Amino acid sequence: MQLDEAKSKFIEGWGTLGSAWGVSRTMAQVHALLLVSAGALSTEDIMEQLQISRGNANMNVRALMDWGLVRKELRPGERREFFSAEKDIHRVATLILQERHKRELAPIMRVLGEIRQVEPSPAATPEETKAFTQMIGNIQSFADFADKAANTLIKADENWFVSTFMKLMRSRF
Amino acid sequence: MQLDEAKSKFIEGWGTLGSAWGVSRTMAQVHALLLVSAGALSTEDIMEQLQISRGNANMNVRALMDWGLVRKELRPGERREFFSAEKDIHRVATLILQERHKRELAPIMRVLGEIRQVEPSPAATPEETKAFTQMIGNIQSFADFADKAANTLIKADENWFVSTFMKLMRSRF
DNA sequence: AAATTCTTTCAATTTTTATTGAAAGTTTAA
DNA sequence: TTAAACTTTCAATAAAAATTGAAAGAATTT
Repeated sequence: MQLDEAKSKFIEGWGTLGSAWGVSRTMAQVHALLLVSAGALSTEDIMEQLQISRGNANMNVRALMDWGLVRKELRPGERREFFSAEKDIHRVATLILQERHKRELAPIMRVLGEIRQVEPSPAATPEETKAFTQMIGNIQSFADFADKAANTLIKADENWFVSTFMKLMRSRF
Repeated sequence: MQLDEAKSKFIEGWGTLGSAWGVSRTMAQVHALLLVSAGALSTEDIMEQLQISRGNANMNVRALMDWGLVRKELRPGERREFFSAEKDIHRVATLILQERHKRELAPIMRVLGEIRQVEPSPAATPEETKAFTQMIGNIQSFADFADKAANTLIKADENWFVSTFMKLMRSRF
């Protein structure tokens, strides 16, 4: 397989993965394109390579910058902007985790906290109310656990990367 | 807050969470409804409570059964089917993890494996090819790590549940 | 200050995804 | 075997999400 074909397949696959996880296909594809491009790309480059409009390219690049996954790169003597992706996969994962926590986990946790305050009322038996409170409590506990676990792991993975890097360095110098 | 209102808020919140993570809003809502319902519900119950059509209710209940999150419950002397959700949150998480692994992680891993076989070619510099291979390799490593970590954690959480349960038992008997 | 080059916005449009509802299918009962 | 009660399917429709492209906005140069 040639490099170009491999890149295309990656872009396609990353786009499919994204849309299965609630990220728009094009946003994931722009991300993928920047991940596998050697240098930074201009809006024109992105438009051409993904066959999308200027507006679309611009919107998705900005969204990726909001996530912290893409950076603007200015070149001296060049008027237009270039974009490059964070290439350190560990940082990519950390950024995605942070953003999804903020956007999706935090809101549902707030709701869970609120509805757990349900009051006993004549319209429901105490058993029903108790079962509900217990269910919500379990979800809260699990979410807490998963959240802490994810953060711990990201740190563990960081250490793993660092130690691998250190070993490599030691063996070379 | 009354129980009914709390349930509605949960259903709404769960639906929103689902759609942010690539699960259709209605499927997540049906799941939420069954999670907070004391007994099993019929298709009619689901239609009425979520204000959706018969076809829609049926499709989503079947999808939830495919995920292993909902079970059919037959009552002696009753012709129609009732549905109830798996209530153990730990099992819920395990099932979702398994299913998403199978549906979304496995395919992208296959693609990554394929495109890593990229051959050196005159159309690309060796540096470009190397950078690409390295990027893909890093993604593979990270995905492997995350996958194993998630499975380890699910087991760790199981132990945590078990040990909490054991403590509770010990303190009572 | 006018022209040039590039970026951003957003109403209109297209595409994708979800939903409906009626017909066909299935199972049990009469 | 027919009817009744329920489930499933799927073409048509509706709703939601993404995309376009042209116009407006900025920044820089002449």
